[in-house]
Amino acid sequence: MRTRLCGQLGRSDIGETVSVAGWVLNRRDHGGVIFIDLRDRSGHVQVVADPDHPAPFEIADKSRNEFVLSVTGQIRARPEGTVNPDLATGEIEILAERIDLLNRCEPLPFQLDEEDIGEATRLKYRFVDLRRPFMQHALRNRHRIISTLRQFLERHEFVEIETPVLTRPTPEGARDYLVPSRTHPGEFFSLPQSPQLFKQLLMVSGFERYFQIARCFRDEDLRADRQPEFTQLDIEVSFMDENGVMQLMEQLIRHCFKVVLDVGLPDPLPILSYHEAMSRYGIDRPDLRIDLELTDLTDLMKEVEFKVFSGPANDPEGRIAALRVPGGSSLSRAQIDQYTEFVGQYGARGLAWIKINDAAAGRDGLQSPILKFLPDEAVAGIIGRTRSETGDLVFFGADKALIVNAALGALRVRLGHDLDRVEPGWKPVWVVDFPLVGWNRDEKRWQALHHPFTAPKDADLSGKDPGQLLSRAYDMVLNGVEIGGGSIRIHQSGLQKEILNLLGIDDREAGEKFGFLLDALKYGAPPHGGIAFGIDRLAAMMTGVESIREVIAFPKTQKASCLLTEAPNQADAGQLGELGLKIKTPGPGTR
RNA sequence: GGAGCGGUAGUUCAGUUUGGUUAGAAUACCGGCCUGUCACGCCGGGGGUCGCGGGUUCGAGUCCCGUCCGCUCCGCCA
Repeated sequence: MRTRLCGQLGRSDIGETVSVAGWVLNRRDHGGVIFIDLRDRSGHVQVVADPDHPAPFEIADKSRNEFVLSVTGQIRARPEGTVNPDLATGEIEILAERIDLLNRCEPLPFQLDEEDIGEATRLKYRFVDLRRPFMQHALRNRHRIISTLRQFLERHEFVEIETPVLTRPTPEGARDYLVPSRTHPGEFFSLPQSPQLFKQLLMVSGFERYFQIARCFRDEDLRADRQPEFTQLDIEVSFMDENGVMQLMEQLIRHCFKVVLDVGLPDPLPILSYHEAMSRYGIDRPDLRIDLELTDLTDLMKEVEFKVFSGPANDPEGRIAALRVPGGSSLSRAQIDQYTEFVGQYGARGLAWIKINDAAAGRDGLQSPILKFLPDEAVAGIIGRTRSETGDLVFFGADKALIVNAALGALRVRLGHDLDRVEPGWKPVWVVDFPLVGWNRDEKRWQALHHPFTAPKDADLSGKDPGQLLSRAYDMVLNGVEIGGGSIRIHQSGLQKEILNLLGIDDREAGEKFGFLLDALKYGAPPHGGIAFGIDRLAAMMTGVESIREVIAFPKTQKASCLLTEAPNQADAGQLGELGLKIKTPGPGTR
């Protein structure tokens, strides 16, 4: 007699005596006969305790679900008329000869077949939640994705190497999670935001192709696509330029989509410059499934009397852009008001619009609260450049470019969804030619846009405006989500110092914080570069869910706590003492 | 730090707009009936600090203030 999986039983097993184990999915007593649907990881099968047989077992508790049983019995065909066509095992059943109750089950906190359980309840009882078929699928799918990526990399001679989790604080970047050191009172480790520096050191060490499925930590506020700890596929290679890295990495992702979803992504992936992305989509991670685009009007509005437009048009940091919405003239005033409120979230102080009721009728065919402020040339320019036609609506953003891009970029995506203009399928794109640095207004200094180890396109920095420098960075964007980002790194100690200086880190501070990196670069560092993919985001997209929490077994809430384990919690005085710590502001539970 | 939505049986929700009898439904749970069920069916039963605290009122699930928790977004996230 063999122990078998429920879902793999079939007609060919009829007559055999088998043993299966699993959970009771449902139990029905029908006048003496007991029917039990038994489930394991492979599927489920019906077990029958027949009244003609001497009762071989007793289950005192009649509760419906999730008892853990082991069943031994003979497979037989179902009686005529009772075959269940919805089930792979619907033609057969197990006539129980022996049933052992391996464990009982309290009534579940919620029903496994219920669709919309509140997330707080699901997280508190995550061990039950994960039994639901969808969550089983989500986590098994995640495994499959990771496994596929790993296999590809191994085939391409990558080596998986672990790097420390207890490490040094990261410069710039996000807030670090700190871990107090017992052996060095008053000193702290921090958890890595990424293995960035270690993988660069591994390049110096001669591991020319490295990867790691790495847990990363950032102590910042959470979102649907952001958890304080998350998983990256971290990759670094030596002797490859950006073209080489991008080519290999898109192969990797194409392979993954082919194997896991049987989807063919374009070969090669399209490439978009940062500048073009911002100009056409207002964002550096455009969702190309949506065909709406921004049109720049800044130069057209320099002379108009309308200050709302002429102000930003003459501001070097200003931008005026239009978003043409085909068929948008049917939007109601109330809808437009909603969109105005929506762009307000992004700092826009208003949302001007023109409805094109009759494109052939010139001014008279237009309807807009701002029409009277605009001269004929400007109006003609708007219609011409946006290629607007009768029935369209054009939205305008006029402000600092930062605000216009954020507002119209977000509005574009919102309209795409509201007006059902999102093409189904997958639209990946590389975004390249990012600025190397951006000006931090608050701290009045240049700040790395990617990270301080990213190579500039032009290694000669002398006499150049830092704001005009481009980097050798690349982001892989899929349907408006940044799924991976990387760059060619600086491999010369001198250039690395120069860049750190540019970022306001002098040689002394650089030595203190990254002496080890600057040192390493001196000992024969090869040219190298890499990328990191967000596994959680990738898995969420490939599973078709909005939140990465759905593809993480035990995620944290928006307040970064775990409802299941109730972490974080307080440390007792003894522990704190050992660490040389004293709590200044007691939490709510310490009173 | 800010904006919005939500919190009522174990669970999913109705009731809140307009304050008024003992806070309902479905499902789950418990008991009974049913000889082929498979979302079984039928009969009966138990189950509530309406998130928490304060206020207004003769009277608060409902109105006001505060607070906690969950979700979405802005800021933040090299």
